[in-house]
Amino acid sequence: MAQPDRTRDAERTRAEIIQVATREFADKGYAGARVDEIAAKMSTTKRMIYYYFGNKEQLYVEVLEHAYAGIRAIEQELDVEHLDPADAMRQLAELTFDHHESHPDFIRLVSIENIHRAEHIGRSTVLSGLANPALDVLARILDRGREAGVFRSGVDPLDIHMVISAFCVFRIANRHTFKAIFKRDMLSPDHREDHRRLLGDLVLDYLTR
Amino acid sequence: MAQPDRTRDAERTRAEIIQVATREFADKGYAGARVDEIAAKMSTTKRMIYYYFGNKEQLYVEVLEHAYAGIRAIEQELDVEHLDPADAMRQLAELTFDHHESHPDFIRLVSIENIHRAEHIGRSTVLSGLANPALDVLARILDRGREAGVFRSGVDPLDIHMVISAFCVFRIANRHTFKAIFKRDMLSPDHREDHRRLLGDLVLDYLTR
DNA sequence: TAATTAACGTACCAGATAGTTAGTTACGTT
DNA sequence: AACGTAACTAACTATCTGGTACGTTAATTA
Repeated sequence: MAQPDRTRDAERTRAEIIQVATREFADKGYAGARVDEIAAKMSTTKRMIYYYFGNKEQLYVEVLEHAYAGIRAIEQELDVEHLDPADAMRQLAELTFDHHESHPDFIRLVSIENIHRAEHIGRSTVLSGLANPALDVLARILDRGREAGVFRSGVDPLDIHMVISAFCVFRIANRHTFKAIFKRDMLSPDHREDHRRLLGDLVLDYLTR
Repeated sequence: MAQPDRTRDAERTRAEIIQVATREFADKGYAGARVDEIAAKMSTTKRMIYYYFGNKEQLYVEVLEHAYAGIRAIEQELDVEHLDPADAMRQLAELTFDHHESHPDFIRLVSIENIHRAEHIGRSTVLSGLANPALDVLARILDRGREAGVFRSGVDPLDIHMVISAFCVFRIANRHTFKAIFKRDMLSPDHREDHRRLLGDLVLDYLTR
């Protein structure tokens, strides 16, 4: 794939390596990904991977960092302060729902990283302890709902985040074994709207009980 | 590790290979697992793996089949027909909660299999389409609850199974990245009882709305 | 008890794979 | 325009890894 005579551009080369490596790692896992395969899919050579990233593991860490940065950027835009608590909560849940559905590679990287017991995230100063901006928004919605007397009190924001994440991550991360065993594709359009509503109902029925 | 002069027992040898391989695959993933490493942890030799299983992939498939068989066996024992629908549903959810917590290797194998898009389950005649016995129990509880007028109607049993699985699987499968980012161990005793109750409340508040 | 076979062990190999050595070239600086 | 350095390439290697060739021994059977 490597083309001679191309202009030199460190940023572009780095970015291309990250992009190709993201697909490869998300596709095959850390151990299953092949450095040679990543190189073959780039317009530069394998040596450049080692030039910029040093080794396979560091490349993987930077792939993870890049993926998490993308998510954070989207969450930053969330603005539900103008909605009443119930609508705000539903919208937050649906944003997570939509986001995870449209970023399966990110979900796969997270699954892969959990197989490795998050050892790479732990080693990354950028990622470890990186707060989720959506969590502050969630806490604020819960406070407003409780003050308005519509939400139950004593609810931990992180627990609600966990419930929403669990549902949205499961749909994507476990869709293959789920389909193989139950013969239902959780991502088919037939179920998408039902699941989206189910998630919102689940969270709101709990909070407003 | 291989000991000379041991008695010959095909079943025992096969069982030991499956047992050691289960740990290795669950620990390192399919590509990360090493046949030599599995052999080193056995009381027999690598040759026996190929003698009984042919190749690494077939060994992995039989590890998966064995793991799923264990789960099925536990679910078979479920008997909640004597409980009222709400209690029955809560008990079913808590059984899944407890089960997944005490079988992390199974959850890891499922995650790993999803990274591989369930291609091995698909290839296994034993596993593909293997119905979950708990699903029939769940459908029966929903019917009884609806007939008694306490549960909402139009609820798909598989959707409820999905919600329960999502919550219980997430706690185990994603605990490492969750802890790295939010500094909370979902498996710590501090949260265990809260989460167990949260799951039951979540499902029942939804069904009884 | 001799023959047969299933169960097992030792030693090895070919290809794959992460990482490296040694150099070359574009490009901004002065 | 010459110089220094960052960006880049091609070819190579040490090691790892799934898999195998070949021989041996315990148990079963006739």
